[in-house]
Amino acid sequence: MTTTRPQSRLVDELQRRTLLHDLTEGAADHLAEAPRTVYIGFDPTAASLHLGSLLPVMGLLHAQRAGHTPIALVGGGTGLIGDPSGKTAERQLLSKEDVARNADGIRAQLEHFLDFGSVSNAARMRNNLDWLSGLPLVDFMRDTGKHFSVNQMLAKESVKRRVEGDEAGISFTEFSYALLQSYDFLELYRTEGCTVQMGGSDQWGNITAGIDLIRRVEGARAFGVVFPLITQSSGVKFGKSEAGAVWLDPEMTSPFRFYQYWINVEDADVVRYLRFFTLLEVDQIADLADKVESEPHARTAQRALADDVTRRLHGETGLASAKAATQALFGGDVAGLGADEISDVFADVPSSEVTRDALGGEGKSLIDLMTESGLASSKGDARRSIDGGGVYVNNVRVEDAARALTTEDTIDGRFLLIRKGKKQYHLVAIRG
RNA sequence: GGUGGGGUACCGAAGCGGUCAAACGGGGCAGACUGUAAAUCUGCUGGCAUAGCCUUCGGAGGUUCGAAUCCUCCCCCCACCA
Repeated sequence: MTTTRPQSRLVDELQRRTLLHDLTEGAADHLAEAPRTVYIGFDPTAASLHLGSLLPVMGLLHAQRAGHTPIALVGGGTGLIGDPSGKTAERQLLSKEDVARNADGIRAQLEHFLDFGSVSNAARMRNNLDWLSGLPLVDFMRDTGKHFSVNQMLAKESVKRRVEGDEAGISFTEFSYALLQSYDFLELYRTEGCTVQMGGSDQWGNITAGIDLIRRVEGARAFGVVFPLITQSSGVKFGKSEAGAVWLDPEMTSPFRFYQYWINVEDADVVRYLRFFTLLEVDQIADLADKVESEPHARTAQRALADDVTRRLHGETGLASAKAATQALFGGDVAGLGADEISDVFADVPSSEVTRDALGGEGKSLIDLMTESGLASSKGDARRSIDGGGVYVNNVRVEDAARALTTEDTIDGRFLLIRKGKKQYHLVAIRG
């Protein structure tokens, strides 16, 4: 890691990148004085992190680059409870097996961003199930619960909304969440010397609760740093594509779709995202911002963003395959590609199979093919899409809704490429 | 427990005996324009066959030639009162 002016970098860097929403008193000095240990919690609600967690991950990355020791805390224990923050309804509880499996998946993904290796400030991973599951209830009530005021907890926004609002109310389980997260901070303070917790701005209440607990129990100072909430200028929730949430796991969101998500970021957001999600220097980002103005059609900023983020997560290989598919789909002429190239390029694109026999004789109707492949939700839907001029076979628009496809229509007898709209591709492989 | 108001398609919200597969808005999908952007405009948005049928308006019955619309019972929400 950088050694010249190590620690003071973190807060400055976050500020330069407009990643700093708020910090507790003294946090900046504390981080500037010496290498510290900082942590962020991740909820193992799914087997993969999604884009909503990317900002905190970048936060840990910045911390590590500034010379601090990052700890990723997987909420194996708290995941069994559910954080009421930002939720309007009671959570579905996960099984212990699910949580354990999800924690493993998350660890693997974090390794793309953080150095868990031999550096002196190597990242660490902890799972709060390790200390929460064996925690004696009575001890917890005496040593931890004693320090919490129900009056204050009720005053918290996330709780208040559930208690007073028209919504679903809140169970004791979720109400207690803040205690457990505070206890995590205390535990990491004791065992890892961790003095700083970071998180999304929605975590502010939980973080300050932990700071209070450490002060009361240990008489020590701890600090908090929170990131802004990411918004999308169109108002849509960040991290959602047409196909739903964008995941970090390549099995759940292919490198191609991941790359495409970033390429499609609108102009109004792209500069901010460059600051948030890449390590490009601020002046480089300023250059890209100029390009958004001067030559918007080139999409230079979007490309830089997509390249950088995809490379970090999926490596050069993943990036290369995503770009190859992109080039073929949006740049080149798909019909001109050979079957071998197609199977390569479209490895990432949704696909299905059909037997050669089915394409014999009269062939198979495009409508059936579309419903079977999921491009259309029903035959009527498929028919309407075709009538509306939104369906293409091998990149040629289909005019006739009754169109049947035969072996004549295949590329080298091996593939059919169906496209709906501009971006939804489906590859049909011919079997037999 | 009492009184009043509600439950309509993905969401919000009209409709209150036939012209209702159900207005309108949002969302979604597609087309045009572009830059794989935004904005704008246009079309589509229950299923299957194509101007015909089937399944939908909290649930179950009933009245009627005919019900989302009327009646009965039940379930669930909300407001006020106890």
